Amino acid sequence: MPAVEHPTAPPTLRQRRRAVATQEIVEAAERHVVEHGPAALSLRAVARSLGMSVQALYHYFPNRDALVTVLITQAYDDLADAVQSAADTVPDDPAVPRFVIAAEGYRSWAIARPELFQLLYGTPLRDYAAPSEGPTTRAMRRMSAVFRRVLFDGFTEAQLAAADTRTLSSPLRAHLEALPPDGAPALPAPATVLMLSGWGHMHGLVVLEVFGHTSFMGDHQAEIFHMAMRDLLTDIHRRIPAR
Amino acid sequence: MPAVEHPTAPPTLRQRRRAVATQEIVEAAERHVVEHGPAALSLRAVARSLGMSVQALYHYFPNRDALVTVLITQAYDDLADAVQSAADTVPDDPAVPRFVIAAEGYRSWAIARPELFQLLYGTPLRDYAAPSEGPTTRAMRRMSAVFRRVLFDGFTEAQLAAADTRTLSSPLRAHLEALPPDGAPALPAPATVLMLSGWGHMHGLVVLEVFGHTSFMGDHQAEIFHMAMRDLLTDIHRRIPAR
DNA sequence: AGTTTTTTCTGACAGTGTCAGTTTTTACGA
DNA sequence: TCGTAAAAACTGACACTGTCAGAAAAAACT
Repeated sequence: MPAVEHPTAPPTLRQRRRAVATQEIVEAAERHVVEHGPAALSLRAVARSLGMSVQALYHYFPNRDALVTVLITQAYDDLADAVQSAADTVPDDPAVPRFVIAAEGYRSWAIARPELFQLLYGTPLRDYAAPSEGPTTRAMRRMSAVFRRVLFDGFTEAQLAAADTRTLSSPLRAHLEALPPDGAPALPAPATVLMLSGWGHMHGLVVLEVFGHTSFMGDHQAEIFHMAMRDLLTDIHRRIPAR
Repeated sequence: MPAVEHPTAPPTLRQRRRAVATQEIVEAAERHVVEHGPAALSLRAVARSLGMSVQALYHYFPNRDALVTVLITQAYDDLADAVQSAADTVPDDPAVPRFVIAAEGYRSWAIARPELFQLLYGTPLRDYAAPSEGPTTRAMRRMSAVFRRVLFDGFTEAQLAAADTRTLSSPLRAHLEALPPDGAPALPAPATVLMLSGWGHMHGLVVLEVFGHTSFMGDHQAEIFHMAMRDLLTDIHRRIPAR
């Protein structure tokens, strides 16, 4: 029963050992997911690849779900990192908006690690229940903040508040303005709707591609995605009134 | 080894019995997926609920994948039916475009049967490889045809050919025009790109919702989806030159 | 009615997650 | 330094999964 003595106490030798062992397990599990897909993740296989018994794992994770949760959390953070660093990259072509770069960072991460992307956005694993308010929402907020920045950069809050999506119902507007702020001051309700829609657009194209539903497009998916994201940005900006 | 004697021969008693038995199995399996999710689909459980042994199933399906394939095919057809009938419905409000109705049919089907939707668009089952050219592509084409109709209704082919997405690379254009036609004459390349982008947009919003990634929106998802689809249609039409 | 085909059964193997109980290893305090 | 207590590893087992072989039962066709 590993109980944390005191949050601020320096880690003892045992705790450090435990930490590295835990990390080793997680890394082996991730390797396994990347090689064989999320559905084939097996505690026994992980243990085998580490040269230990299955039961040993149970001293680091209460059950398989806990291990999966760590994997999901790490992957989510990794994805958020990729998007963030893409958004902060100085673009080769200054004509390509930062949002498009960020979106391509999202896609590239997914293409490069399809199994991890499946772990994040595919069918929940058998009997796996994601923790509702966990570190995944933290990574989600981080990505959200990045996209918000590259999507609405250069617009004042007054402009965003006047963004012309169709009129929102007042309960929806109230619900949106009451959402917990992700760091910055709350986004105006119309802008939130535009952003969610854009998120769905980007995510949908990536999902279709990663899950193999657009294989008939051959190797032109990058080009189509690029165009779609440019158009997406244009269309969203068209809905925000000029100053 | 059930060999079909002659495709046009009337079904014998045995064949009919076999057909109903197969159907019963499929229905039980579908019930199981709906109740416990696609990942928990178990041949033994299906056999148990039918009061038969596991091995009996193996005389109707060579393995679990074959059964899953039938489920996927049926679900895909069912989804296509839902979209088609939605598109053919006379709308209550004539101001709502048919495309929006069809998209809402897509979403409604997914919301009502989340497990089947997961089966179609979630993580592929463990070691399950979808047949590349099968009945699923047929249903896909059907949906594609419906969306093409409601998306581009009222536009001439010349208009569609001149649709202003950014200039397509010539290999992409060639690839698109060489795609197998889905019944009607081939869609001009720019229109295909617009449609694929729109498909991703619609699908992405539904996927995010069904897989629980937009639960923070509460019960306002229908409204947001409706607005997003209207805007999507507007934006696509804006890219098609007026006659 | 007899024969053949189809269907169903029992038994088994290798794999999975997880629980209990036992043994070894390891770090810490007297 | 050594005993002690805690942590970490082990072995064994249970219920579950998909799938293969071979035997037994059932049903249909000649």
